[in-house]
Amino acid sequence: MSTKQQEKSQQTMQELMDSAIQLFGSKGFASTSVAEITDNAGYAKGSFYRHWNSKDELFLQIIERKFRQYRAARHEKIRKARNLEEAMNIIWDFLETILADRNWPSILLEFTVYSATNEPLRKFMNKSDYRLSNQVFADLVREHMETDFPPEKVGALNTAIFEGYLIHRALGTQVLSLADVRQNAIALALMNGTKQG
Amino acid sequence: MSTKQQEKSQQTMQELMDSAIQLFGSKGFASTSVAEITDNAGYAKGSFYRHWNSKDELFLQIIERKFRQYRAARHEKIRKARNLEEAMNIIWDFLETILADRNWPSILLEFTVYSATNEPLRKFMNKSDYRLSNQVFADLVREHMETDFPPEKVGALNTAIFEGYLIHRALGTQVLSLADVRQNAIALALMNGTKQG
DNA sequence: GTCAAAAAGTGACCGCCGGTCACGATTAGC
DNA sequence: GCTAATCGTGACCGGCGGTCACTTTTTGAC
Repeated sequence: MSTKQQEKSQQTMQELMDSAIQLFGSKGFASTSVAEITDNAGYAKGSFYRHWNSKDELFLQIIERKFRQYRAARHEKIRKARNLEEAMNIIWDFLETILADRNWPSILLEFTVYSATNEPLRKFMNKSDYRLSNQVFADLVREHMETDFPPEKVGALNTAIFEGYLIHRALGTQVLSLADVRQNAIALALMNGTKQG
Repeated sequence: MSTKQQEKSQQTMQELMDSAIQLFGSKGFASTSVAEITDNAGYAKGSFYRHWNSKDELFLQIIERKFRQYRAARHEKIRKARNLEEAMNIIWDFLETILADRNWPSILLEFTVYSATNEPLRKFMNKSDYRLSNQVFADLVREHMETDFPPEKVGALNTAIFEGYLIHRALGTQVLSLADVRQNAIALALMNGTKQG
């Protein structure tokens, strides 16, 4: 059992994180200040830094939690893929759980691109807890590939199409629907992974 | 002929813009401050705001200039496309001139995503002077489409793949080569625009 | 119950940012 | 030669992420 102090600390962290999730979700990462997060939760600014070393660090923790949620939602309806098309559909069911999360796809995109300008942050982001994992995608399709096209590239191309679509969405361009993108991403994977494409 | 004052003003603008292009190009948009731009050019900070209303405004002007350069480079080797594949190759020759411009692709990506969080800026960015134009891409492929798949979607999908690849690159992921992406983007367009894909 | 050590919470403070503006210095045109 | 317009200046503003000496609360050994 933990002490009263540890419990209080845990609760404060939770309150600050909830406040942050709410504010980031409505205003984005860069536009939300640490003072806003603490004010909104009823604490002083200094308290924030008792629990995290930077705004980035809190955001990474939130991303980690988000991805755990997405994965949990996916696991509920997971099934064994019997062929490449089914594997791609499992991947896209997962991607659609992300897209369904209000404007978090945009926020994730914002932070992803921001992280590219910061070396240590970039390295963190390349871990699968914080990113769409090309590796996980590759593992899902690997055993169903009929050609010698590398499964890693199937995963990475799929991620590229998905994130390109996030930009398309974020800018309010309305030429592509989610269905368009999903269909084309799957078709491309099948073209690369099926014989006589 | 312009007055001595106008000439001086023009020259100052040019010097500040050159300084900015250099700094943005090496440090990115957000990490370059207005004071750095003016110091580097030998002016005081206040001078900057005689010529532009904001850092964003200068950047938009630089983008405009960059895109004019890219288009000029493309025009030199332009040729009439005789089929869809040639049209797509013309588009990718153009995209490769952008990719060849040091780390400007990343900077453009940074600013594009940043602009999504700012309504007036987002509207500006959606003009073809500041963005990869899905419309121009669509026009290039339109007359060669053999199916009823909308050419606008061919253009938008191509942009999505390209910008997804920019993220891939910016994060230092090295799974995909430029050749991979180009090949797949063209193949996808042919699949959508050719009979019996 | 007492009391010193440890941890949680605080807010003034730091350097830096984008942006402003009253002020001299320079130029324009009558 | 003189006034008005323009250019260039740098102190200044509010707000940012982050720090730190300080107070308040909790802990656990006695």
